[in-house]
Amino acid sequence: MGRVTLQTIADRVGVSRMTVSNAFSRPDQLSASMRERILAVAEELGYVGPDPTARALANGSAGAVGLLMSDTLHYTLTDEVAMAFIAAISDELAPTGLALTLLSAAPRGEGIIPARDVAIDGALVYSCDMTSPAVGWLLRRQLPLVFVDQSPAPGITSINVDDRGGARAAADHVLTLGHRRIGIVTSGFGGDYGILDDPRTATLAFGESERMLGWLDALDASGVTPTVARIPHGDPHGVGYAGAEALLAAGEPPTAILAFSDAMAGGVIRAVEDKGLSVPGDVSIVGFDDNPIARTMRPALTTVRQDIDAKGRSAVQALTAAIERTKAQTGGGRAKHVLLPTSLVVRDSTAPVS
Amino acid sequence: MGRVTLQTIADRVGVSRMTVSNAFSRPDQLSASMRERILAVAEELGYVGPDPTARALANGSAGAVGLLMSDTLHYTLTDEVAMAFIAAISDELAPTGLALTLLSAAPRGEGIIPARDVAIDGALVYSCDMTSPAVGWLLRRQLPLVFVDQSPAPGITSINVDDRGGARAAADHVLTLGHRRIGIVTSGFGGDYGILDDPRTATLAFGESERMLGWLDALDASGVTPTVARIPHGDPHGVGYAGAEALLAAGEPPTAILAFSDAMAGGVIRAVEDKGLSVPGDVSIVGFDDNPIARTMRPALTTVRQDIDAKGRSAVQALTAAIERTKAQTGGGRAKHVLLPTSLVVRDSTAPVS
DNA sequence: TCGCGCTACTGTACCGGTATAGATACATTG
DNA sequence: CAATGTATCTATACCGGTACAGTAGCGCGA
Repeated sequence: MGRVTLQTIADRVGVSRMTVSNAFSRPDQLSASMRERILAVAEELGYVGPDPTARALANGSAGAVGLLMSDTLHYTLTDEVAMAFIAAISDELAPTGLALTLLSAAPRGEGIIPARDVAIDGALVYSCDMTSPAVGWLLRRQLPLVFVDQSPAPGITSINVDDRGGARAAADHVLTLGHRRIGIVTSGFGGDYGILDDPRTATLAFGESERMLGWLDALDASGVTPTVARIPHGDPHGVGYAGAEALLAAGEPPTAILAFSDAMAGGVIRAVEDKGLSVPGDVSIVGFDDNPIARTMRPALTTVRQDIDAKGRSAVQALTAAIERTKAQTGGGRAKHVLLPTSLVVRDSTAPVS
Repeated sequence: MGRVTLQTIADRVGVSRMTVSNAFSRPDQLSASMRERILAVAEELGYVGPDPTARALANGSAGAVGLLMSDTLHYTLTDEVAMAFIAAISDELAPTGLALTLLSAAPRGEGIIPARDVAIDGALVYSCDMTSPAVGWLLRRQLPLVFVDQSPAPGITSINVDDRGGARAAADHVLTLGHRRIGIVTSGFGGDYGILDDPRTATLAFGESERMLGWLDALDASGVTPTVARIPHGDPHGVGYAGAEALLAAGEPPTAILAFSDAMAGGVIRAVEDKGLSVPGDVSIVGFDDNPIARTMRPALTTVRQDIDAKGRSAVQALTAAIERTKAQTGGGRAKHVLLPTSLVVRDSTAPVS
C-alpha cells in the first residue's frame, strides 16, 4: 500500500484534493460537517497531516531557521555561554513555530554542506570566521541573516555586545583598586601564542580583539603596560591555567589578572592557588561574560556581565523580522546594528592591592 | 526578475532542465564541457544550487534529523550533560551531512507544532515524557525514532545507560566506607516532594526511578534505610542545596549523601559546608553523571561515570541505520535496546565514616 | 554495411502540497 | 421575480526539483 496523501483521502471521501487540503490548512473554507467527515477518514487512514516538505515547497517557507556556529561545534556546545545563547534563541523562537537547525560549519562529510543543502528560512551566524565557506554559502543563498558576536558587515543586521566597554570597565576596576602589575589571559585560533610582545598588533579574532582594545584603553590611559599571555584555543579551564602559569613565571608576577572569559578565569584561579597564592589576597581576578559558574565559583568571580538572554532574543527578533520582510517582498528594511551594554559585577575575586 | 531555477539556466544554455539538474547532482551523466558551460551560466545568474526544499520533496528525504528534548528546553540547554550529549550527536552526524533540528516539545505557538510540521527524516527523543503530545506526533508520523534515556518502548530502538547499576555502585561505595546514615537528594517533575515516606512507591520519572532502584538495591541489601529528599525540578545547584538542607534538618544528619546528579551534588556540598560541616570529613557525597564540573569541583566529586559521548554516538548510529532501512523499504530490522555501562569514579568527596 | 553498445541528452511523469480563479446551489434583497 | 450575494466545493496551474525510459548520434567489429 502506497503512502496516504491528500489524494488518497479525497478519493475515499469523494471530494477534490483541494477540499481535503483546506480541511487541514484553512478550516474556514469548508463546512464543518465536511471537515469532520474528512478528518475522520484521515484518522482512519492514519494520515497525520500535510507533508511538511511538500508544504514547504508550495508556500516557500521551510519552517526552520539555521544556527551556524564556529567550526569547533563541539567546544561551542560545551560552553555555558553559548548554550545560554541557544536557550534564549529557542525560547524566543518557540512562539513563532520555527524550529532551530544546527548547521556545522565544518563539512567533514563527502559532498553535503548543510549551510548549502538544508532547507531554512534564514540563519543566525554566531561568532564565526567570515572566511568560512559555510558563511559564504549562506550569503550566496541570499538568505536573511543576522550576525551575532561577529564583526558587523554592511547590509547585514548584527547583534553585538559592548565587549570593549566591558573590558575597559574591568581594567578600570583593578586600576581603581590600586593594581599596577596587571596580567591578561586570552585565547583564540591562529595568530601568536605565548607572552605577546605587542598585543595591539597581534592577530586576534573579533571578540578577542574588542576585549583587548577595551583593556588597553583603560590601562594605556593609566600608563600601565600589561603582560599578555595568549594560549591556543582549547578547554577553557586548561587554557586559563596555562595562561596564569605563564604570567606567574614571567618576571615579576601580576597582582591582578584579567581573563578573556569566566570559564578561563576558573583555571586562572586554580593556577594561582596552586602556586601558593591567594585570591584575592595576592592576586585579583576578573572574568568576562557572567557565566552562571561565576557565581558558584570560590571565590565568587568579579566579572563583566553581558545579557545573553537579550542577545539571543534580539537576534531572533531581528531574524524573524528580516524573514517577514523577505516574504512580503518589502525590499529595503535597512540592516540594524545593535550593541548591547555590558556591566561590571563585583564579587569576591578582586581586592585592593596589598 | 523572478527567481533563478534550473529552467532559467536551461533556457539560457539551450538544453533541457534535466541536463542542468544533472550538472549539479549527477556530474557523470553529462560531458565535462557541457557541465562547465552550465556551471558558468549558473554562476553568472547567481544560482547557488538546487533548492533544498524541492530536492527534499523530490527524493523524499529532508536532510535533517530532529532532536526532541523535555518540555523545559531552557533548562535542558543549560545542563552540561545534555550539552555534551548534543555535542556527541553533532559530531557523529557531521560526516553524514544530516543537520540537527531542535524540536521544542512545548508548542507555545498558535497552531504550529514542530514535531508535526518540521521536515525531518527521523528523530531522537531524549528524556521525554512519553505522554507528551510532541512524542505522539512523531510516532504518528511513523518516523524512524530512537529513544534515549527513556523508558524503552516495544518496537522502538532505545539507548539507555545502566543507571540502576551505577546507582547501586555508588551506594555500595559509601556502605563499604562504613556509612549507615545515608541521605539521598533527588528531583523531578510532579509526584511527591519533601522527605519521602517510601521512595519505592513514589511516582518518579524514568531516569530518576532507575537510579532510585539502584540505590535501594544496595542499601536494602545492607539493611540500611535512607532518608530521601525530593525537590521540585529547577536550577540543580539550588535543588541540591535545598535537598541537603532538608536532610540535615531531618533528625540525625546523614554521614553520606547520594545525589541524583553532579550538578545537584555541587549544591549539596555547598549546603553541607554552609552548615559548618566538612566534605568528606563529616559528610561524604557521591554525584552522578561525571559531569565535567565534577572534576573541577572542590573537593573533586566522587561520582558515577556514564559515557555521554558513546550515548550520543550510538543514538545517531541507530537512527541513521533506521533511516537507511526506511529508505530501502527493508521492512523489519528489529528494534535494538542498548544499555551502556556505568562506572564508579572515586575522587575526594567520599571518605570512611569517622 | 549492418548491428551493437555506449555516451550524451531529452520528455514526461511524478514528489505532495497550495493559490487562485471559477462553478454551483441556495439565500437575500429591492 | 430578477439581480446580487455568499458559502462550498472544484479545476488548473504552479512550487523546483528528480527518476526513468527513451532517442539520437557515433565509433567499432565483422
